[in-house]
Amino acid sequence: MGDTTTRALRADAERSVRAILEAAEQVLAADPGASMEQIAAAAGVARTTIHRRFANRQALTDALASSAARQLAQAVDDGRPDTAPPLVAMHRITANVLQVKSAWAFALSLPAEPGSEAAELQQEVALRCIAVLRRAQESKLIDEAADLDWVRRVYYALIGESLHGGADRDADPDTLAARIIDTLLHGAGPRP
Amino acid sequence: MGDTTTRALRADAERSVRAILEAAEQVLAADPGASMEQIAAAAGVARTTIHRRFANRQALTDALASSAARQLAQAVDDGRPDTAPPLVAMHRITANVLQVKSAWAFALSLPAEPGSEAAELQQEVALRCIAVLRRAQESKLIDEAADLDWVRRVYYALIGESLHGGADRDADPDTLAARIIDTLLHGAGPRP
DNA sequence: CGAAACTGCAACAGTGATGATGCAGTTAGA
DNA sequence: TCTAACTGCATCATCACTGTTGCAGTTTCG
Repeated sequence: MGDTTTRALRADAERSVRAILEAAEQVLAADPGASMEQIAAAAGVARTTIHRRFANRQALTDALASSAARQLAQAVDDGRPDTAPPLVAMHRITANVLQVKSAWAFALSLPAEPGSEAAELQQEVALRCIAVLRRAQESKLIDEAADLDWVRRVYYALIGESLHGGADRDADPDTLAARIIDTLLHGAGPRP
Repeated sequence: MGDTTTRALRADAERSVRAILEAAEQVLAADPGASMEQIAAAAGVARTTIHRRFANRQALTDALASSAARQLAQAVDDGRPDTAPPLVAMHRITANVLQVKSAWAFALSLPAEPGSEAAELQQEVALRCIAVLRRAQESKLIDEAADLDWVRRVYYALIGESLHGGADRDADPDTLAARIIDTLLHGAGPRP
């Protein structure tokens, strides 16, 4: 992981860290300026315990971003981006990412510090994403003249919008994923 | 405006208020947790002057949100959403909105307080937006089975994504608008 | 079992933001 | 021109958050 200089934590300490990270996600999503006190309360932990594990607020949010980025990268990998048929991969990846992003919306909205683990993972995810899109392009699913970087950004935006959801807040990830892929490939125009 | 109980400000006071709002946009966009002091410095004004005009940080951000929402509504109106041909209206509105949104990105990202002027304006804008989309639908530009609310959300997302722009940060609004409309209507799939 | 790690609690000092006020000097506008 | 409005500056009290430390009690793990 990020820090190889500190030795392994005891089992209960590990549990505390996870509880803190999950509480931070919840609390900071509702109020990005919330105090450590509020986070500690939500985690069922004393404020001093947080400070023992994370020197700064910065250190906490960094860890939060890394943790979430790792889960996101895992979600993409689980979709077999290199081997599954492009359409299948896109669907699976989208559904997986939707779940991770809805659980770690705040952490993934954090601006990745240049050079951080989170930044590297985000970069890796972006590359895998473009790779899938290229395979889709080669399969004639995407126009050969399309700018894949723009397509990727649109894809990200569609995922983000799906999570702001009004009526479909609690909809099935597969249903949402299907709509995202359909919109990405065909837009809103009339069907042939 | 929002407050009809206070009498009109003197010309220089009005100027100060505008400077403060513009500075707040700039500073808070870079750091949402910035202090009043920083905003005052950016506005070329003493911190006490801000407190004389805006009791709270809340009051300041409310005014900021209202001001920006008014400009956004104006940008939509300027596109003649009810009279111009749908495709022309969409293009003009998009280009106008892109400019307003890039200048007031933070203010427009503020969660609108229920019942506030900003909330009402955002609602009005959304309705006008859907009205234009319906006209486009009647002109066969949008599939008759399309969910216009989803289309509107996608449209918003595309605008937002265009402003995060990497390479096209300084691109011509008309160029960006054209790409947005094209993507909205046709997606990334192969062209006939 | 027993040492080391971990935690809660209480207390502490330091920091910085907030909001208010009085006063003196400047500016707008009738 | 003359008054009322406006502003900068200095000052003040208050308050919340931060980060640290010591200690006593609990839990993990070899």
